[in-house]
Amino acid sequence: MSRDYGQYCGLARALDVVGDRWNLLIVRQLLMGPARYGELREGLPGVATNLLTDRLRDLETAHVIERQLSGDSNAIAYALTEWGAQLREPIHALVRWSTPLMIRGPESDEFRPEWLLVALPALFEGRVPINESATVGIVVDGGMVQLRATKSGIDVGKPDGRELDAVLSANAHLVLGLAAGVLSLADVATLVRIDGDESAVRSFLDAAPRQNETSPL
Amino acid sequence: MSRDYGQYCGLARALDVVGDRWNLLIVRQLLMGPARYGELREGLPGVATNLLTDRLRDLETAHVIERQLSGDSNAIAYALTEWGAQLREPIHALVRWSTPLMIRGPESDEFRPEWLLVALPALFEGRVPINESATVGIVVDGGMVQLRATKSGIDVGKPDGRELDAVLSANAHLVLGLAAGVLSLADVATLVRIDGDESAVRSFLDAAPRQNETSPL
DNA sequence: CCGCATCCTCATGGATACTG
DNA sequence: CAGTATCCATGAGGATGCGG
Repeated sequence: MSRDYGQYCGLARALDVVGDRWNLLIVRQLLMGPARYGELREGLPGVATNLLTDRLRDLETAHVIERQLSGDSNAIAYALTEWGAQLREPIHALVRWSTPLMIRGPESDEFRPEWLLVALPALFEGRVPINESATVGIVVDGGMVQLRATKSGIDVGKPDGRELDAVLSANAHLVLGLAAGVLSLADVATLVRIDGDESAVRSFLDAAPRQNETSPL
Repeated sequence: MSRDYGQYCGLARALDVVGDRWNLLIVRQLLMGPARYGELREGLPGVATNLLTDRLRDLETAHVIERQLSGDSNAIAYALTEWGAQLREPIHALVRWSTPLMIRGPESDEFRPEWLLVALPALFEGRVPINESATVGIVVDGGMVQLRATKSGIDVGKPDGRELDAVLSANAHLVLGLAAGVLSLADVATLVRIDGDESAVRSFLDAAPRQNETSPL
């Protein structure tokens, strides 16, 4: 761990634990489920291997993550503890805050479709779909995530074999803009492809009231 | 700004802006209102002056804060932009997450009573007081914060001259434990002093259901 | 005083190479 | 595959200086 702030303040103490570079991004990866060292490396483009090792040790001693000597072999998997998993809330809040930073698009940044499994739940949080029985797939960059309507909200996950009412294909930039409500389907109609029932797609996107994000750009 | 993560991910982009050391603590200070350089320095024990200057510049160019050439003189005040103020949500979430880190007490850490103006709203968020017309003061370390019951929740702020139904005096450790719901008044009865109507105090504390925090300690 | 700027030292981060 | 080891660049933190 790097130097403590030495302040008896919840924010400062939290940052003492997860404020170091890469720490929250490691947690982001583990929010999608336990992962092996190599999988983490793959999902964290740009990380140096020594830093990844250091941070995993730090997070383990802080009880944010734990090593699982999984099953039959000597394979090590890293997983969030119950407390570590509660970082989902602050991370979701930061993702929502970042919307103005995302509307300029990916530029030369790396992208992994799996990251939508964290971003979309954050953006849809608290919103209830129009049609309570819709299920759609979203294809970005070769990866698919699934949106499923429930009474209480929008469930985002990996495809689970359920029948899809529609499949929307677009790039990450547009998908995030739609989910954040800064783009409407009409705005980008020519840039997305919808196979199946377009109204199923709308039952999710119309759940997100159009926002006038205060953009710094 | 330090090095970018280079990832098209909301969390990574957010951390590109506020992930550097001290940045979120500066925002914490400004959540309590605009502040002068010297006030920030005072509220951020441990910060080096060059770093404070650097970070203020960084946050300004990122449009998280702005300089206000306030009023009559050449006095500079720093204030959050509208977008910067929206960091309240992620900060509150981190404060709530930090509860297990706070229960061990201040130890040798610095403390400023004003920090309660950020911590208490975070801990009371979403909770509705029992008695809708209670107003109490909490005195910690020579500073007083005021809790006021409203229909929609608990308003935390500096004393505004309103008449107080009760005043609770305790140390920061106990106040945070009570607000987080990991301590009950009965647990610490001998360590806190209540002047006035104890039931007014209860109308806030009983709004917070006792939690079994998953503590890593 | 306030609001920085400069200098210096040391810890940390990053890239790459290497090993069990 | 899962890390270590090494080397270098950068950033943090403390002290001090300085103009207004």
